[in-house]
Order: sequence, then C-alpha cells, then structure tokens
Amino acid sequence: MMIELDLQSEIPIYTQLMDQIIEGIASGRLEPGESLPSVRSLASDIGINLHTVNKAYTLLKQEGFIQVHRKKGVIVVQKEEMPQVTEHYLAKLGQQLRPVVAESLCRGLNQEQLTEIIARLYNDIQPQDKE
Amino acid sequence: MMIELDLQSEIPIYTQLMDQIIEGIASGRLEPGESLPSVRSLASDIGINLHTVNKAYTLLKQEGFIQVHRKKGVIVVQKEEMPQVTEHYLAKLGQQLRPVVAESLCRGLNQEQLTEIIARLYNDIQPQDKE
DNA sequence: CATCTGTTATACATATAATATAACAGATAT
DNA sequence: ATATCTGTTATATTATATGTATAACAGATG
Repeated sequence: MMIELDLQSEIPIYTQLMDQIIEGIASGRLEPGESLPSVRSLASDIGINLHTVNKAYTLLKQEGFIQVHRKKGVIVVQKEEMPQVTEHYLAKLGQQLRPVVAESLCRGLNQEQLTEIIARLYNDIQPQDKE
Repeated sequence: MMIELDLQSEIPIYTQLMDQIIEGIASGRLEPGESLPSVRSLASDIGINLHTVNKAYTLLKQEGFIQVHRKKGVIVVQKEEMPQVTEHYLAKLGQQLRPVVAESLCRGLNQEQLTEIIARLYNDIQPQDKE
C-alpha cells in the first residue's frame, strides 16, 4: 500500500493517513481481511512518529473500518462489518457539504457541474475491472 | 443578517462566520452591494472578540467575496465582481470532495444517492421566488 | 472635536498536532 | 526461555492554531 503524504499541507498527517486508507478500501487496493503494517513499521517507512500512525489507526477502528486482533494484527473489516450509511453519517455529510454547495452557488458552479465532478471522483476511485 | 454560532463545535468560529456569510450571499439574503456590520458591532452582537470577526472578514476579502471601502465600509461585491470558477477553486474542490466520495463508496452510498443529497442542498440554499 | 471605521501590534491562555522516550502485556519465532 | 514484535498507555516537549484582551493609528463621519 503506497502512502503519499504532504507534510506542508494544513491537513493533519493522521487525517491524510485515514483518508488514504479509506480510499484504499474504496478502490479495492485494500481488500477486506487484508492486514495493515504495524504502527512502528508504517511510521518508520514514511518517516513519521508511531503515535501519529497510532492515532489514525485508533480513529479508523472507532469508526469501524479496521479491527485489531491480538493475533492477526490490524486488518480491514469484512464487507458485512463495513460501516453503513447511518443517520449520524448522513447528518455529518450534510453539514460538511452545505458550505461547499453555498460557495458553488456564489461562484456560479451549477448543480449539474458539481454532480459531474462527483461522478468523475466516483469513477476515479471505484475499483477498476482487472484484465 | 442572523448569525448562528456553535461555540462547542470543533469548527473554528471564524470559519463558521465565513460559511454563514457565503451562504447568506448564495441564498440571496445578502445582496450584492449590501453592507455588513462593523467588526466591533458584529463581535459585540454575537459575543465574541473583534479579532475573530476581523479574521473572517479579512479572509472573505482575500477570496473576493467582500470589499472594504474607507467610505462605504464592508460590502458584498457586485455580481460581476463575484469570485468565479477558477482552476484553483476546482482543484481545491476536488481535494475536498475526494475523501467524501471515498467514504461514501466504503459505506455503500452510491453516486445517485450522493447526487440527491447535493440536489437537496442546492434547493435548500438557493434563493426562493418571492410571491 | 469626538466618535466610529478597518487595521496593526503585542500579549496571553488554551487546544491541537507531532515528536520523543519509556514502559507494559500479549503473541511469535528462534 | 528468551529475544523480538505487537498494540497500548503514560509523560514530556515543541510548534502551531485559535480565541481573547488591550492598545494604538489613520481615515471618515457627524
């Protein structure tokens, strides 16, 4: 699993890590049941502190994307255990997208154009057919 | 202009202020040329420090949504001067929406459903016809 | 002339982010 | 069994972001 970080970004490193792992799952590059590197080895690989990796793992665990077994280590949850579309998630989504839509309206980016951007992101991230 | 702040939110006050003013413009409740309250009076009204309001105003000015005249005070820019859809804005939008789409894919919220949420926000915010 | 304006400077308190070092208990492999 | 690797927890330090507080300046207003 390739991890690309922007250490100059205003987005916290642990957030970038979470985003990349979630996108890895969404794209199929990380499959359910697959194990993630240990906090120490991943931290060492990308040159950051182990606590930063641990924070990302802990939050991903809290949100239900990964599990930690004493034996198997850190693994991506099975498809049936994957977090669903809850009311809480929909509420968070609305609050997050509201300012985005408002600014789009101000700048004259209409609904169809924003929808097209969303569509492109779906196609960009979604698992591609192999061979 | 009604301002509603959540002082318990993890979203900075100056960001909430910017969001509400931009949504005010998007909804038509704030019209081009309309003047905004002074940093001191707005700060006093909502019970926060004047520097917090000043930071929001300064950033909104930098992004091109408002102007500051020595005479007229702080005003919403004219329609022709409103920030447009620039390459820089589209890039920011993509980076912002990418993690949103990735998590949607993981949770099984498909493209049509997310598009529907966007549509609802557009209708929610957009200026309503007056009689 | 007094008052209001945005703006700037300085200082302080608090919270978050990231790093550093250390230790503990369970699991693994030599 | 012993050394190593695992996630986890604790403590400390540094840097940055946020929000507040007080003060001052120059332009505009009545």
